[in-house]
Parts: sequence; C-alpha cells; structure tokens
Amino acid sequence: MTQRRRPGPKGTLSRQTILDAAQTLLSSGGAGAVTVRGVAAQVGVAPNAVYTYFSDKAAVQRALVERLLGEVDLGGLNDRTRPWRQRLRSLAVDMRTRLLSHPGAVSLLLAAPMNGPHAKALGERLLDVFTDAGLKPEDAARACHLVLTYALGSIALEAAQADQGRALPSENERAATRLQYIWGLDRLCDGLSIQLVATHPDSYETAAPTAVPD
Amino acid sequence: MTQRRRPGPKGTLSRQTILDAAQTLLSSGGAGAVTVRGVAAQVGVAPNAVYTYFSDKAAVQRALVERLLGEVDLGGLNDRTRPWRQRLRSLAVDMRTRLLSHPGAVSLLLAAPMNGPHAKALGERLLDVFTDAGLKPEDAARACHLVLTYALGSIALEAAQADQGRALPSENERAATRLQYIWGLDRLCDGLSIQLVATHPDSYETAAPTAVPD
DNA sequence: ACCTGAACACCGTTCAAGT
DNA sequence: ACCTGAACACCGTTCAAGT
Repeated sequence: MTQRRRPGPKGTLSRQTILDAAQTLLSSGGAGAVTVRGVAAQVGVAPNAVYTYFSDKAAVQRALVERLLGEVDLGGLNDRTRPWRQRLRSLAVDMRTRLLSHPGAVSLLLAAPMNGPHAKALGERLLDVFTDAGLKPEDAARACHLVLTYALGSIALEAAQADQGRALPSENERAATRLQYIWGLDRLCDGLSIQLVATHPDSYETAAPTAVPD
Repeated sequence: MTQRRRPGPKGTLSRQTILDAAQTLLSSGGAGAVTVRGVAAQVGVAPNAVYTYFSDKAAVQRALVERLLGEVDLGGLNDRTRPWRQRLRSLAVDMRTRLLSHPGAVSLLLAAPMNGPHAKALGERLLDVFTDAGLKPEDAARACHLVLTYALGSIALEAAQADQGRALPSENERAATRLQYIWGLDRLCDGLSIQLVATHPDSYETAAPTAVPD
C-alpha cells in the first residue's frame, strides 16, 4: 500500500498529459493525426514511453473517445420537466456540435465504440427518457440503440463529406445539413410515438409538434 | 485514336486486377489490410506500379467501395408491384448482408462516401420508392438520406463490435442484432408514413409493416 | 516504476531511370 | 505508356538497458 504512486524519474508523463496531446492532435490534424509517435513528440518524450500508460494505440483512441463523450452536456436530457422529444433533441444537437468540433472524432467512435463509464452513463440517461415517455423496457432499449445509431451515422457522414470536400461548406449548406439532421430525428420520434400509442393509448402525442407541412 | 490501348511491357496489371486484389485483402484481413503495398504484392508487382492506375490510396478505396455497392441487389427495390415498406426492407437487408460479408467495408464507406455511378443509381432508385409512395420531392430526398444514414450507421456499429469482440458473436446475438436492425427500420417507416398522411391523407397506412399502399 | 536508444517490420509516395 | 529500384519520411511495437 505504501509504495503506491511512486513517480518515476520524471513526473512529466501521465494518462492525462497523453490524452491532452491526443486531443490537441485530433482537433488540429483529424483522426489520422492521433498517433503514438505524434503524442510522444507533442509531450516531448520517447515514442515507447506511451506504452507505460496505454497498452496499445487503440487504448489511447478509446480513452480519447471516452473523454470526448464526457464533454457532452446531459443537462437537457435529464430535465424531466420537458417533453421527451425536446430532451432527445437537446442531446442529439449537443452530440452533433460536440463531435463535429473535433474533426475525425466520429471515425474513432465508430471504430471503437462506447464501452467506458461516460458512454454507459449517456446510454442509461437516454434509457430513462424512453421509460419516462412510457415505452416498455425492451422497446426503450431498442429506441436507445436506434437514436444513437442515427446520430452517430449522421454525424459520421457529415464529417466525412466535410473532410474531402474541396471547399469547406458554406453557411447555407451547414444549415441545410443541420435541418436534415433534425428532420430525421423528428421522423424517428414520430415512429417511436406510434409505438407509445400501442403501449399506452392514453399518452398519445400528435405527430408533428413543431413541423408544419403544408 | 489509333494509339489508344497500347499495352505496356506487361499486360498483367489493370484497374480490374488491382481492385480484385484489394477486395481479396478486404475480405481476408479487413479494411486495414487494403494497402498499396499489399495489393501490389498480391498481384506480384512493385508497389509504385499501382500509381499508374490510381492517383492515390484513397482512389483505390473509393473504387473498391463503388464495386461493392454495385453488388447490392436492387431487384427488390425496383419492384413497383410491392408495397414501399417491403421494397425498402429488401434493400436494407441486402445492403447489410452484402456489407457485413466484407469486414471493414463499411468503414471505407463512411470514410469516402458515395460518389460513383453505382452509389448514384442506388440513391435514385431509393428516391423512386419514396416518390412512388407519395412523398413530396423534398421529403423524398430527406427520407433517402435518413434511410441510408440509418443503414450505414447501424452496419458500421455492428461491424465495429464484431471487430473487437473477444469471441465472434453467437447465432443468438447475430439474430438479435438483425432484429434490432429491422425494428429500427420499421420505426423509421412508421415516422415516414405519418409524413405521407400529411401530404396525401387518402393513402394512410397503419403502423403494421404489412400494410398496402394505394 | 518509469523512461530511453536502438532496432524491426511495416506504411504511402516520389524520382530517376529502363523498355 | 508502363513498370522497376531505390530512397524518403513516416508508422506501431518490442527489447534490452539505464535510473
């Protein structure tokens, strides 16, 4: 017990500093820039020093994804006073802005998905929303998977298109893809609300709370 | 015109043979195995010979994705005698089986998405389904994006989970994820059918997947 | 326990040549 | 036009050592 945390010759290195460097590289150079030798150089250390704190390059990537997921704001999701559609929407929008701010973060997410505590917490809070809404447990779990799949897939495609696009998208295009994203989420909520009707016919909600089709 | 197709010293190499080798490597070793040196070695040629036919490694990947998309069966999708939900489902299921049979194909798809003629054709046929169903043009386009996003995201997550899973999933788990996939697609169709109601109130369908259009 | 130097087996890509 | 040899600047990872 006593010899725990005996720092080595230099206390400059830690999981924290490595992940800091990794996140910097991700933001500046995309997912391809998150490399063992890259983070080592960023901290000013030999490449193999990283292996003292992480078993693998993949382990660094997973830890980085976990850190990014931890930055997602769950406040709107947890607010039980708001209708479930709005809670869902606030999560989806925040995930999108958060993940798109780090180009290449989503490809890491899709490559090594969602094991850590932050990911688990997000999943459970999302499950609460659907059980609160009145879905039966099995459907709530399926709905979780459905929403996360749509959000991640949508963000991934958007990030990929931004990656290889000749010019960076105009303000109009950005707004259009954002609307497309919300539109899809609303269609998805419509489908889920029908499932709600099948379980609790009394808690029926109209299909289009905000949208106005002509 | 006359000197077209003058073969070089050896006719062993072509875009075809390169893509053949790339597909072999993809099937056997996953997306990470699709490498310039790898395909060159597979064909028995120097690494830089590949650059005679492709400008880039990314170009090889894009062409490979195009080839795989070409293998997707569009028969069920194009059959106008069937209800639109069934047409959609046959496409989604075929895309899933086709892409999951090549581990890592989806990561290529998400990295360099959908420009080629096969991808375009698939998108247009999909658009036909929704216009046939009665969606107004803008919503049909959005529905296309929604369905493709869901399918690709879902398949990508499934492939990633299969990649790092200790043991390959049991038959039960495979069946469960397949059901999850179909369930999500059905919810999505439910949401879209509500949109149908808003446009053409006469062609309303119940939430049940076996419903028939006008 | 923590970090380094050196090495191994890989990459993508380019450049100057050969035919 | 097509292909090769050689090289450059990178990778991830390991091994033996130093402190």
